[in-house]
Amino acid sequence: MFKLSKKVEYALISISHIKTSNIDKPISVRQISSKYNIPNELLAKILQTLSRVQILESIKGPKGGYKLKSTFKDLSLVEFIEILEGPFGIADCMIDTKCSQLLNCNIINPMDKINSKIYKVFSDIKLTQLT
Amino acid sequence: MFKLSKKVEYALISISHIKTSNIDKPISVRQISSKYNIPNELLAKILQTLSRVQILESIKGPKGGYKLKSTFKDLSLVEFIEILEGPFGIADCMIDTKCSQLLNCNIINPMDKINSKIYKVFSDIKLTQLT
DNA sequence: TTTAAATACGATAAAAAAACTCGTATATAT
DNA sequence: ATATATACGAGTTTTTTTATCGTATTTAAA
Repeated sequence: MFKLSKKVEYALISISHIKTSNIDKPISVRQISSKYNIPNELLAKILQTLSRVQILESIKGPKGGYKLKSTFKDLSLVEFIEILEGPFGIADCMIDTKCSQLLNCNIINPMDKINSKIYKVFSDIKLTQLT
Repeated sequence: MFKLSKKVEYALISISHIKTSNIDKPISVRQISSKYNIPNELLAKILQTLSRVQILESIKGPKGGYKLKSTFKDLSLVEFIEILEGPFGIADCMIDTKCSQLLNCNIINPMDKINSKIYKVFSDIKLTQLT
């Protein structure tokens, strides 16, 4: 409960790694997956997602791999999380209003406040600080 | 990802409900489970846990149920969560140091800072504020 | 121009965690 | 006695998360 997913962890590790590497050479999935002990195919899909949303640039073929795009600098952690995991919320009712408690819920107001606080923590953190 | 568990939700709903009820009459599991549409057996186990740690007082037999004990007033949300879910941490390595990244991890420092911030949010919130 | 190394991506499988159920025991008010 | 409660370990089902597979495409370099 209340864990960051491996997707997010692996993505942060990758961005951090690429950031501290030679800016001219693309970094392949295998370089990262073997260094950090991450399943290769899984990491591949994660970096494909980041490429699709323009956080990474992909270079195909031998000597190919990924480079960081400057857009990553503008991102907050919550935006990054939502790219990988979808809408953020500490309870389902914060996201899609479906709830078996319905009108009877006696904790929705405090839950909403907690949600806002956690959301703020994650939106105040920028990706550049983490990597 | 990053959801509060149903256990915690159901527990908060229950405490809130008992708090706003007649202080003299014990509230049974069934009263709560039927009002808030919570599986009865599941809620029973949760309230048993809260009783074991002295947050609730249990009264057995017909007309029995649970009453709130004054100890609940001292609890922070993070303490409450840890009673129900075990040690808090946004990644496994914040809890038990087992990690397949081992010495190579390049994000442990920022992760640790995020963990502290989230932890602080939850420890600054008191149970009495939520219910 | 063939080959090998890379990304792209949908589909599926396996593992883990969360949510829920069941059976049996014990206590107690009526 | 009986019915209504809590107590609790074990087990099951469902959902979510994590990981794998198969096939296609791109492209640098031999």
